[in-house]
Amino acid sequence: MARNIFKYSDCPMHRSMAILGSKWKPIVIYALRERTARFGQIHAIIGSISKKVLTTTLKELEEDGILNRTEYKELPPRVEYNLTDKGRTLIPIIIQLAKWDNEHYEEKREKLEITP
Amino acid sequence: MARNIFKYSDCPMHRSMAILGSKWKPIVIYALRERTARFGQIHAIIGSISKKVLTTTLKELEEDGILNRTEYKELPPRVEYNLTDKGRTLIPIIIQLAKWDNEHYEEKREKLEITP
DNA sequence: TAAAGTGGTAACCAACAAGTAACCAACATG
DNA sequence: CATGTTGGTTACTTGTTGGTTACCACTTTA
Repeated sequence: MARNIFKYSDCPMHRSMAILGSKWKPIVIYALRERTARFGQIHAIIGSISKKVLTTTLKELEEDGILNRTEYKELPPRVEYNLTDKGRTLIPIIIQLAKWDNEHYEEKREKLEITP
Repeated sequence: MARNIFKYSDCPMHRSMAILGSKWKPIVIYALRERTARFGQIHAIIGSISKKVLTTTLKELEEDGILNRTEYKELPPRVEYNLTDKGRTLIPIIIQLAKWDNEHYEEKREKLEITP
């Protein structure tokens, strides 16, 4: 969502969408809702995200104060991610959004155009 | 957010982001929260959106059952937009998101890199 | 000696979102 | 006859996102 442009917009919706409005961010936040996890664990939990995209997603969420990144200088290296207070306050909103969708979602898969 | 791909995803967050996660959609929904408005009025309320982008935004929100489009066969033509029930249930969530942002937003404009 | 695990980077690419500017039909008005 | 109003459309350009694949350093294990 052109994150760097909207991050300091006058509009709070543009700002919150700059934080939340990308493919994987809500998923990553939700995955960390009640646990700390390592890079590889988040990657395994989510499954279909690529390492590169997970890296930039985590980096941006850290920049925006949503999560903490803790590096342990061991071998092999260990890096842990967990939500900040600010990040935790986002959880009920994410859950509400998912609930809203579930309540209003009708599977209209027949509308999907699959070109043979 | 690659709307057509995620619209029928298994993940409710991907689905709701397919509806809400673009630059102008939450703004348009919010603009219609307690009134019906014509194309030109929405354009005037929001101000900085282009006609082309407003057209596709409105069309997609109608497709997703968030708003109604009513065409009056007059001259000059009149077209009115208003939220559906489904769209109206989104309002408290949008307000919560904006509130969340306002509560956690610190203006760190000095971090913006403005290349001279 | 070779492989495996960890948390990433770098180079490259396709698809999509959003923006600009010009243009349109159909009349009403001056 | 020219201009304005309304709700758009068309063609074109740019910027961003997400994806793939290969690769890295370092150390332990087989």
